[in-house]
Amino acid sequence: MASNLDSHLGYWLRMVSNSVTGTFACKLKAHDINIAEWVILQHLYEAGAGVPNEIAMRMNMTRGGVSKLVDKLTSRQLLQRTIDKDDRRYQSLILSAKGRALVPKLAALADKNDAEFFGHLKANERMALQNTLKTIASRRNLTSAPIG
Amino acid sequence: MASNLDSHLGYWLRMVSNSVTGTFACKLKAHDINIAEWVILQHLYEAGAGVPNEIAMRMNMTRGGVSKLVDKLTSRQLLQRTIDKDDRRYQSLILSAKGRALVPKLAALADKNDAEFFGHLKANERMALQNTLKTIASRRNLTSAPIG
DNA sequence: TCGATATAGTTTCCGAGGAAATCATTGAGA
DNA sequence: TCTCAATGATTTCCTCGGAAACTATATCGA
Repeated sequence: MASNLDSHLGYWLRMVSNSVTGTFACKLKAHDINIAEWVILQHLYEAGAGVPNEIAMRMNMTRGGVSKLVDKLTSRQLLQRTIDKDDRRYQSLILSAKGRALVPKLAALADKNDAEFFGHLKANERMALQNTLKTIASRRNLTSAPIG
Repeated sequence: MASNLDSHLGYWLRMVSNSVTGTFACKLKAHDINIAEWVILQHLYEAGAGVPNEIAMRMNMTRGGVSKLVDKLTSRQLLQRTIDKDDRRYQSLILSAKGRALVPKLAALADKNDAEFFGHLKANERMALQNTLKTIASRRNLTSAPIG
């Protein structure tokens, strides 16, 4: 006897996560940005600079995928690529002024999205959810910033 | 000042959900099945039969997407398509014997995957997580079976 | 110094699935 | 009956991102 589709926690997790992410992706679309691009921009905003390979690992994407995203963001003048002087294999990515100006607007959308989905939870529920998720993430050694 | 990437619950939810789903997708791959196909197979197993359009809505996919999946599953002889006698616009999908034999194996993988990710939680933690997720799903009117 | 190897990034090819046009069938109304 | 709107399914085109081959650079060892 096979267990039911909705008897799995993974099922509910996926349902809610897909909805949260999909709704957020919709909001980002107004700025012609997708989730992966948002993660890169937000990360560079927080970190000041980044290296494609390191970003790929952090995001659990391939280098090829990141290369294309960086291409696109660069062509939209949201970030700048410079070749490392000492080791020409490496690039350094930093936000342009335009990119730096955009990030807070996207962050506001992220805040709003989180509020829409989790704002109604009581403080202790929200805390319990976060603790449980962080516990699982740490047990499974999840360190990557999640994309789409 | 933009809020941090990991200050959002959505961030953690997505990280854990992506990992749960990705790990499960890996397990399914041994049977050359992806998440969306699994949902269809499992649903047909539980429901006995299904209609593409209804499945698309339930899975939050387009009819076009479902059409292609059904094509593939049919060509692999995992399910059968029959045209409704009374209204030839409708199809009825049912599992083949081969498909029906496969589903319990996939369900065992789903059970195993859930255990890997959530098995270490205490019963009350697991219950709290499920309640919270179900509450959010119900508040947001999420009824679709989530895919990848 | 000169290969061999390792590593960063790019490119090519491919599959998954969405958007929307299209096809097929039905039912409703003139 | 004939046309047209509604609805299910399919097809075409497109975008996203992975796999892996490829390029460029650096380093290590003989």
